[in-house]
Amino acid sequence: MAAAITSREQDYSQWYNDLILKGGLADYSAVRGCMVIKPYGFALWENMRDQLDRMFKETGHVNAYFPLFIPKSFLSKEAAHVEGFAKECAVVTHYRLKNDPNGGGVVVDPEAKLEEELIVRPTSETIIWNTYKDWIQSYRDLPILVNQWANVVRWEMRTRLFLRTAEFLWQEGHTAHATAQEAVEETRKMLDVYAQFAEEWMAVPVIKGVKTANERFAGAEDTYCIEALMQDGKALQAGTSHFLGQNFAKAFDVKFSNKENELEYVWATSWGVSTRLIGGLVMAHSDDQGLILPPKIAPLQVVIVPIHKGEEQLNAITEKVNVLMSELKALGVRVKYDNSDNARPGWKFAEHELKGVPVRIAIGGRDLENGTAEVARRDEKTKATLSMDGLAQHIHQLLSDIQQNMFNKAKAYRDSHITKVDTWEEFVEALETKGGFVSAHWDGTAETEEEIKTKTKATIRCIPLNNEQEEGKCVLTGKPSKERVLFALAY
RNA sequence: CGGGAGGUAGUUCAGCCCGGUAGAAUACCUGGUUUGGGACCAGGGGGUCGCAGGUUCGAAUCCUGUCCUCCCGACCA
Repeated sequence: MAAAITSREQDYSQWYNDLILKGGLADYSAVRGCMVIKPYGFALWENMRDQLDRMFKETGHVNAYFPLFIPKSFLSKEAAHVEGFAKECAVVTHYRLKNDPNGGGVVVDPEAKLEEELIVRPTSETIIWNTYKDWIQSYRDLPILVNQWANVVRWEMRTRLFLRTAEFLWQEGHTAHATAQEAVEETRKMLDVYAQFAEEWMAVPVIKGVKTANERFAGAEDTYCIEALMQDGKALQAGTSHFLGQNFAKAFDVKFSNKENELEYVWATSWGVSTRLIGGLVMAHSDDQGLILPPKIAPLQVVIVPIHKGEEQLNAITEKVNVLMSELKALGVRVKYDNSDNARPGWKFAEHELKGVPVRIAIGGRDLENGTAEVARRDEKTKATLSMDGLAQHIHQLLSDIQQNMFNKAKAYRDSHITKVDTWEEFVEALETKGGFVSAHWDGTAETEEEIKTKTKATIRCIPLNNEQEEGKCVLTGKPSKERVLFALAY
């Protein structure tokens, strides 16, 4: 299979699709807007999920599971929330099919209409807060620190593999607290967890910030986010953490008795990351040869390819490889010996590059004589011939170097694509020619934000946390501003 | 949801305008030779032409509907 990948320069969108499809991460399905996550893609997701899950547990959270279906009436209890999601909800209206009396398969049984329609969850705040009402009486029941791993459905008009699909996998944390301060601390803590995960595990640098009112989650008081930058200069919201105030407690009447035996509404947070992270991972690192996966979450970290003349030599190579494999496995390295006979070495090299395996080791006749192996790293596409002595330890270190190098490269790109501008002309030029984040003063009004979006398609990605306070003038209106915000075109 | 393009072998595509036994490359299977960057020879298997109707003696080809995908736009944690 000659898997020619469209170059980034030629067509960035097609390049992305090619990587996902030909890299074996996912396929389109027979259902509009829904994808099949293939084993290789799912293995990647499992590695991400498992690490996130460990981090949630370390910060005191426990997992639970709530229903896929939400009674329609629940969704309308919080006004902003319903407005935010109403336009993209799948609705279950019937519970039975029957044979078509006119032939031609099955039809919906009109007699099996539900009394109250069920909504396929677009997010679970409502069903969870309806449940928390029963769980919470006293301050002694708080905090509740629950996470759930689930699928959700948002009926998107235009979908893209991993980045925006009608159904996607995610985790959603939903916590309940006695005080606003504690809930805000939780919101910020989970934002830090996301940032740490993105940077240390995905090797994707992110900017932590807070969303403007326009970009805020429907039903939240404050939405915090991590924003990443893709290689085409567009930003990607990689994770969000919301301080929900008492909005859902009030909507679902969730009160607790404090130490003074007074009834108070509970304070809430919610936070989530999804399979969208995979899209971001792909677009942050990969090149025209294929995927480049960071070692910490790559399904396969090392692949070993034998290059042999005759079966006898193959056996000799295999003997060496078996020793190396067990040494690598002892160091916790995910390694595969690709000794299949249906492809020659060159084909295998290209295939593993396409799939983004961080390290490739080739061992041939010359290596047998010299006691060496050829080690190729995917991130820099360099090769080196190294001694077999101490090779496993070297590879172990190399994986760590690759992880760091990938982060450094992505960070250098990101940092060089944050442009400070002070005039409208500079603002427009930076967006059009360079892309990336544009750091500019903004007068703080939703109207100005909207107008800038209409004129340039750029949105305010976030107001960075710990933002430098600086007097300036709004790049559009010239009105006074106290700090810069980050604009960008976004996914 | 609007505009444009597309759906034929596992994959990439030709055939369609002008209706008449469904093709190529590659992948796959068998045997052999090979193996340091996508091998070669010989033989072989594989497609209700997205799906459903219609026109016709006859439809991959013409007509209608419908589903899925891509690109652009509107929308959008």
